[in-house]
Amino acid sequence: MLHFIDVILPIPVENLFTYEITEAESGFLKPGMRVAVPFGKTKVYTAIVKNTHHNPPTVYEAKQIHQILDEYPIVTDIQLKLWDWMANYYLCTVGDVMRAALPNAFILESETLISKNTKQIINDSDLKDDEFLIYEALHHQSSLRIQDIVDIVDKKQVFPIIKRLLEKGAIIVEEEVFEKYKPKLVKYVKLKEQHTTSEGLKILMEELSRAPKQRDVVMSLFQLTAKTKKPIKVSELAEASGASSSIIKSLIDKSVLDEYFIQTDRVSYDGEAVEASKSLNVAQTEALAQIQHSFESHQVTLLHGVTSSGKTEVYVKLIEAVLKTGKQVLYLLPEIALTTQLVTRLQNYFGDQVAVFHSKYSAHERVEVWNNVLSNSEKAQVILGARSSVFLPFKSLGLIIVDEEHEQSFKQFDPAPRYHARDTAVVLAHLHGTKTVLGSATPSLESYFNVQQGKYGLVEITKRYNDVLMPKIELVDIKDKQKRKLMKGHFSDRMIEVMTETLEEGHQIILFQNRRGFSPIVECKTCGHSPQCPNCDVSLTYHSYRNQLRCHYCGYNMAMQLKCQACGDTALDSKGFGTEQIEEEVKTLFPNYKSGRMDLDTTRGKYGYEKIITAFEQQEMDILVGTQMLTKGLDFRNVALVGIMNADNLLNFPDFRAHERSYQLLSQVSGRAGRTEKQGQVLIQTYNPYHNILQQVSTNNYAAMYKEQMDDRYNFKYPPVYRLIKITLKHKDFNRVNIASQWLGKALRQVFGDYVLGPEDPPVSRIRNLFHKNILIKVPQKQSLGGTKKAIVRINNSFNSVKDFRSVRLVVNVDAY
DNA sequence: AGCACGCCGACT
DNA sequence: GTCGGCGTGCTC
Repeated sequence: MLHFIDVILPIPVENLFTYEITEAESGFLKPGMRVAVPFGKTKVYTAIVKNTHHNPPTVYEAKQIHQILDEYPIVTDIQLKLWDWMANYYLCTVGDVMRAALPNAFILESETLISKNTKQIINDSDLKDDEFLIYEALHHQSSLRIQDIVDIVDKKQVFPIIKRLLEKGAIIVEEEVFEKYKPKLVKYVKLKEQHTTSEGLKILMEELSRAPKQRDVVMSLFQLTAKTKKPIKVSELAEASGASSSIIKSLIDKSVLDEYFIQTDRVSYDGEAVEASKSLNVAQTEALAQIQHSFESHQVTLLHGVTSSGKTEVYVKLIEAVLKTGKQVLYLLPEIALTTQLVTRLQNYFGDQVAVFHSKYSAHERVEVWNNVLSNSEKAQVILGARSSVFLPFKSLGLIIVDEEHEQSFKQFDPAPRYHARDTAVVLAHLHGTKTVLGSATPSLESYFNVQQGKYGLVEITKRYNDVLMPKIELVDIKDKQKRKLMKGHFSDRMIEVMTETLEEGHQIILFQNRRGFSPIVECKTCGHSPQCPNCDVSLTYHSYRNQLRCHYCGYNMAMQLKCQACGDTALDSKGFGTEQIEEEVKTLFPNYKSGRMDLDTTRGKYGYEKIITAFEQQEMDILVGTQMLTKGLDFRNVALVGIMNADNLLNFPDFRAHERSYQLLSQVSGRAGRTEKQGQVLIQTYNPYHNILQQVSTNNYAAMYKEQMDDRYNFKYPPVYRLIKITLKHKDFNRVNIASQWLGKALRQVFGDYVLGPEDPPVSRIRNLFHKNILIKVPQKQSLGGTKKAIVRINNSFNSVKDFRSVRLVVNVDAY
């Protein structure tokens, strides 16, 4: 009997691929194991086994696999099911999901290596210039990678050259597969066996009597071993004895010491749980009981607790209960909220049972977390992670918590799979037969809607922890202030007044400036020209910290211009105001206080973000100016005032969720004020103080906001009442996207009628030299999602069979909000 | 996604 | 006339 496997390849192709295996391999291979397989003419890929079977393919001959890479499955059955769900729901291939799910180090790819053919002697004169260059390089280096060759000959197309060299017999080409993950080994030392007895040690000491430093090292090691009874790291010994590593090395060379290696984790927290979980107040206890009660009837429960109501403590109690049953907990957070603040807090409760997982981890660190989760290790009982941690190989999940569930950063936009981690988490919990808790002070409309529909349970906490009062929110009409000439730059007299008071009381201030749509743009005062990005349809924005003009979409940058590019005039004006400008103004208004700034520019680098937060926490700064980043679950004790510089650019953003988002953002920023005894204060500067959203924010009236917004969503057929699927077309030729999008719009309208919107130009219609067009499809709740997707797939297929359209990139984004 | 194959313009 | 550019199609 013949044996075959179907495998998933990490590439965006629709089908599974079938390979032939031997009987022995068939007995060994299980779904979820990795195999290396030849693919196409040259490449070797890492694939995941989906299933084994005995049905030979009919229209082609299956290739044999190259190699088995695992001894046991590294992907669980539940994960394979989740991958299928994601591919199906978000309209992408399982390969796309695999790419996103597996740590990069698990996906080995073959690399083409070129080396000299020593069996044949080549006359240099037989070679052309670039051929000779490569051949020459091989005299110095035994093998070259494709990239090396590209660098050597400085050409894009190097395959023809390689082919010619191969034909002349000058080189050999081979595919090499590298294991990318290497366990980290730490060097340990111990005394040689014969020196461990007291007699042996005595002899050794005499031998070393003329090398006092070495003797000290041996003494230190002896003491350490006696004291800890644990293996001793070289680094520990060096520190304890004060000796350099070269002294230790010479002892190893003399065979006095033995060195050996132990595999260690790169990511481990070796602290103990130092704190017992706090006892809950009445409101929290009540909430906890309600959540547990809600679990009996609902898969998902929404915890709606006002800012600073102590939701985390409630989660901690839930986690404790699950850990007692021996199951794992997944705690999802927006990337940016994964600061040391919360991590430390949880580690204090759960010690080394907490594992953290996020995008700043290196490939190796991710593999380690993956393995720990897979083996249900003690170190991975509570997984604290961002979006991508829904992909971890949980063995027995007992609870998923999605904190700040309204955060849009849970949705991945690019590349595929364009998944929403909150919604994926709900499915994941379901596959594990367990529950999900969604938490937020400002729930998303869709989650609250699910509550209203009876799908989710609801638990509310309406009081802040320790009975701290909700901040006092005041709206400042800057239109009126401008009329009466009471504005200093972007600051109203009222804002300055309250800031002065706050600073004099010794409290800190947060100033919030939304960057979106309000970046500083350079404009010529004479002709009105402003520098544009050559690749995208946007103006460049000014960044004073490097005196540069930059594009936010493609990263293009150029030095700040001294003269207008169009008319040559030197009267250039930087318009708009970003955080930089606000900070400048703060410095002139309050020269005696220290200010800081937190935005994309200042938080670059691995610890940039932490540094600023710590500095502010330790009150090295009095005033912090920042963007959205400030809203994400940060807890600053001493902040008594939050100032919002301009609420209007939020409200006027052209998106159907602009109002909902404004409410969430403003409420969240406001929540940073007065988290201890003193009631905090919030000043919102606006041209529109009577705007409903601002009124609702200032009275903390979520219910009113929900009702009003939902009315709009019903009327205009938007989510959560209707589902939304966005199709983006991209191409470098403007006319072609135009025609293609017209065609696609028409084809879709034949099936979905008026539920198709567009094609429309997005706000930025050219990005990285590609023209964009959008088409939106609204899917009524009662319409089957499966059928809708099938229709879309079918239409996309016929789209792709039109020759002229094939080169147009289609991006399908399900729940594109 | 790669990568080979195949068709067209810019140069020896 | 060839070299190197990019569009097209296939991968078990």
